[in-house]
Amino acid sequence: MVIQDIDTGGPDRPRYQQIYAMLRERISSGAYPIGSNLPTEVEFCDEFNVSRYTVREALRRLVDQGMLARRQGSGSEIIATEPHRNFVHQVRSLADLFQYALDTHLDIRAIRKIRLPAKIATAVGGEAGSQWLEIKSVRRTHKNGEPICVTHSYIPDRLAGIEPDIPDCVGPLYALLEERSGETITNASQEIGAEPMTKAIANALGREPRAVALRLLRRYSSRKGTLIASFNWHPGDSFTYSMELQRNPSH
Amino acid sequence: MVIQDIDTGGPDRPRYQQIYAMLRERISSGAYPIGSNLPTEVEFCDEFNVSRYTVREALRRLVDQGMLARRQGSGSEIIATEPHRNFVHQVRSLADLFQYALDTHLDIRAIRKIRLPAKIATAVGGEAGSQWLEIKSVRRTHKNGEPICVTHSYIPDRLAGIEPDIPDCVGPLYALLEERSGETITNASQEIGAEPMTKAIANALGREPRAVALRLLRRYSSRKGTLIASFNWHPGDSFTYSMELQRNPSH
DNA sequence: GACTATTTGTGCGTATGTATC
DNA sequence: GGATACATACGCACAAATAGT
Repeated sequence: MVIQDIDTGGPDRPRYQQIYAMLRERISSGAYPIGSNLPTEVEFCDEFNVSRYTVREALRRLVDQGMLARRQGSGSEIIATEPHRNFVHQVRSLADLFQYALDTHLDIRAIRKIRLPAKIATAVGGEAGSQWLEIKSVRRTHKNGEPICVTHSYIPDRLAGIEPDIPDCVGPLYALLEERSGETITNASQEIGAEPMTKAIANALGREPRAVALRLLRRYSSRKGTLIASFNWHPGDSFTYSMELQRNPSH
Repeated sequence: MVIQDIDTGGPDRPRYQQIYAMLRERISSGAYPIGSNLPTEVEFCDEFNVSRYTVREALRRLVDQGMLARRQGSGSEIIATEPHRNFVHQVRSLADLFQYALDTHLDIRAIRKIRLPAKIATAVGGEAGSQWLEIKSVRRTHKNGEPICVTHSYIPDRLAGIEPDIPDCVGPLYALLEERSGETITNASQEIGAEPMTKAIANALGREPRAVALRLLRRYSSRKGTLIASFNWHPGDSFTYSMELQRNPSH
C-alpha cells in the first residue's frame, strides 16, 4: 500500500502523521475496540511498508493522546477511542489555587467539632450529621494586617487528631493534613460563585453588609475521601481569580 | 566521559534517562538560563559519546516536561527551570470553559466599531484607541427563553470581516473566528470576579440593579494576538463556576 | 523453575528533508 | 546561496519484559 495515495489530510505530511491519522480513525470507528490490543509494530511495518521507526512515532502520538497504553513484552492496548483533552489549566502546585502569597498570616478564630448540616455536607463531600472539625479563620497580609479573605474549613473526623497543630500551622492547612495523615492528595475541585456577604463576613473584611463577595469552595481529596474542604469569601472589589489555559503541546 | 559512572539516579537506567537527569540538573541549577539555547544535538552527542537518537530521546523528555521548546533550524530554547506542573484543570474543549449547553441561543443586541477605551484595552489585550468590533449580546436557554448571561465581546479590526456572519452564528463566536480566520487558538485565559450589576445588565437578566453578578473575562489568542475577548455577567444567585483538578499522571 | 517465542524498549549509524539564520 | 540545526526515515542489533510451554 502506498501511503501517499491515501487522503488522510494532505499527501506531504510526514508518514508517521498519516499513519497516526489512520489509526486514530480506525480506533474511533471501533475497528480496534477498547481493551483490545493493536497489531504489533512489525505487522504495521508490513501493512504500511514503513520502518519500525515510523510506526513507533505514530504509536507514540497515540500514547501522548491518552488513547494507547504500551507494555514491553505484552503489546499495545487501546484505552480510549477519543484523544486526550485539548486544553489544560496548569497548576504548579495546589498553592496556585490560592492566588495569594504563602507568607500571608492565617488568623484562627474558632475551632469546634460539629455535626455536618445537610447544606454543607453536599458541598464538602461528607455525610449529613457526621462529625467534622470546623475551623473559622481570616487570612491577612501579615499578622494584624489587612484581611484578604474569610475561610471556613471542614476536616473529617478521621483526621481530627491534627487539631492541636492547627494554630501553629504556617502555610495552607491542606499541606499540614497531607503531611500528617500520609494521605496523598490526588484530586482537587473548586467552585466559584458570587454572593452578598453576611454580616459576620463583611465585618471581618471591613466591608458593608451585603457587599459583593467572590466565594470559592475548594475540596482536596485523597483516595480515602475528602482531606479538607473550605469556603473562602473574598471582597469582590479587590480580588479576581485568573487562570491560563494552553493548548496541549502534543497537538 | 562514561555515563555509567555518574550518579544521576542509578547506573542501569537507560542512557537517555541519565542524560535527561543531568540536563534537568543543569537547567534547574541555572547553567542554561531561561531564554537561552541549549547546545545542539551534535554537541551533546560528542559530550556524552552517544548517538543522536539517545540525545533526542533525552531532549524529548525535557519537551514533555514543558522545560524546552525546540524549533527546526533554530535550536532548543529553555523555557522553564522546573518540570511540568503538578495539577491540571482539564478542559475537553474551549466550550467547557463556558459551562452551559451549546444549544443555547445567542441574542445579538448591538454590533458596532469602537475605539478601545483604556480600561477595556488592558483587559482584552489590545491597544487603547485602536479600532475593534464590539458585540453586545444576551445568551438565553433558547430563543426568547430565560437569560443566562450578558456578554460583551471584542474582536480586533483584522478580523472585522466576519461581521456579516455573526448574526447567523450558532455556537460560540470563537469557533466562528477560528474557522474563518484560519488562526488556531493556542491560548485562552479567564479571569473571574464578582461585582454588582449595572442597570443595563440587571435589566437584561431580570434582576434588581446592583444585584450580585459573577463576571468572567475570557480571552482567546492565536499566535497573531487576541482573536476575541469577552466579558460575561452571570447572576450570582443561579450560577457557579466549577473545575476539577487531577494530579498529573506523568509524575 | 526453565525455556522459548513474542513484543516493546533502547541504541547505533546513516541519509535526506526542511526551517532558520 | 550556504551553513546550521532540528525533523523525518530506514535498517540493524540487542535488551528486557511478558506470556505461554
